[in-house]
Amino acid sequence: MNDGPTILGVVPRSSKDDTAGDSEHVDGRRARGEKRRAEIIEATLAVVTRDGAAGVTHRTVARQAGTTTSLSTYYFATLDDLLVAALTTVADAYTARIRDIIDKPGDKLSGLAHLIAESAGSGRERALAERELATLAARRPALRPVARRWRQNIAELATTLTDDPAAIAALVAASDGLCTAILLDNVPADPDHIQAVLQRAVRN
Amino acid sequence: MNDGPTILGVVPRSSKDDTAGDSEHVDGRRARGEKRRAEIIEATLAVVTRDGAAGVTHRTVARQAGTTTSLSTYYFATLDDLLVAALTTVADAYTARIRDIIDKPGDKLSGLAHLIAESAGSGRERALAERELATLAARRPALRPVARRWRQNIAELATTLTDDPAAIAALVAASDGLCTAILLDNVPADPDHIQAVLQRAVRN
DNA sequence: CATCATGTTGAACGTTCGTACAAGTTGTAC
DNA sequence: GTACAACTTGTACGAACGTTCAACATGATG
Repeated sequence: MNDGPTILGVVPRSSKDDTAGDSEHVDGRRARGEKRRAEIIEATLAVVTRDGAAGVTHRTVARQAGTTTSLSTYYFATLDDLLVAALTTVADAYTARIRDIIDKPGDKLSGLAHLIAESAGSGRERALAERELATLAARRPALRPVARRWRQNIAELATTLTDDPAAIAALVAASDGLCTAILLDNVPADPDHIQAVLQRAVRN
Repeated sequence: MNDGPTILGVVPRSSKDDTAGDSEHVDGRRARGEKRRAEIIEATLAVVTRDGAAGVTHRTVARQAGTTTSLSTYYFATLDDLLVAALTTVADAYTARIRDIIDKPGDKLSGLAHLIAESAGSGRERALAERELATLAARRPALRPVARRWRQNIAELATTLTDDPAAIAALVAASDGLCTAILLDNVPADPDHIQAVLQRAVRN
């Protein structure tokens, strides 16, 4: 549908992947373009954080990014493209955080509990933005696989603790429900309390 | 807040509840008015179901209800009023369902599991609408107390099963997370599996 | 140098939005 | 019947929206 040339020019990775030679004449124009693209995504997240997903328009995003409306549509022909890119970015960040917990030594449930507890403090607005985008995913199929990643990451963490499928499902559900409680009930998130609830899900 | 005269005239229930005498000169105008108001709320839910909360405007709701835009603004001066009324309606329905489970004999966890499992089938779109409104509540304080009711209802159900606060919190979180899994992952919801996960939360 | 691809801008089109308001209709009260 | 309250409609305004397009700027290519 939106396979216009202006969009193709925005995804240069496909034209760079064709050869293994990496530093082979990096196009300065595309380098700037990718930087701009990242700025626009960051601006989108800022808008979602401030005004919610409903506040995301080409105009508001462009204003936040300090560019023009036309440039936003140049990189993201439709608003869906923009939301997919934004959701992918936050999902990537969360994936990295959880992978950190999985890889590093230490109590993984404790690490997860502290990660969830962040949703009450500094990470609250970012968590709200992610949740809003995830809810949007239920209605827009393009967003669904990205939104599913968060749950899969926690499931992967769970597999390091137990083999029981019911326990894995319980931990994923508990993590999600705890985030809801923190974001909606605005409860002060005590990491110990969170960990206790998580422990209930995975214990034998 | 929005206690304009046009709104006050729309909530005659307070003036009818004052006396047990029911047929005491029922104002035919207000009777029609309440009917209209209910139709508009129902239309709002239909719009949320079809197009999401973002699709709710005075115009789309009025079109869905078969009336004019002016009438929608007459009953609900702002969109927030409309969304609060819609969320209240679905929350009332859910409250009644859960209270049924609490009051009637039988395994309460099984009843809750079947209620959650409905989100995968016939009740999916309604559940999605409710979830979208609840997400909206995180950003609009006016919606928050209504959105909180659902969790409180499940907590009340949990108190009939255990006294452990952690177990109660776990059951609430598990219920919410299971709904997310069903709605977002589009997993076929097996009531037995759901009940098993719920059981994990409340067992000693 | 000339030529082209990429990025960037400003302006404009038609549509929908929230909101307001005057006018009309229907039911109630005296 | 007259006066009033509640409900209902049609119309209109300014603002914001998605989208398009021609023009300009800049880096790459030969």
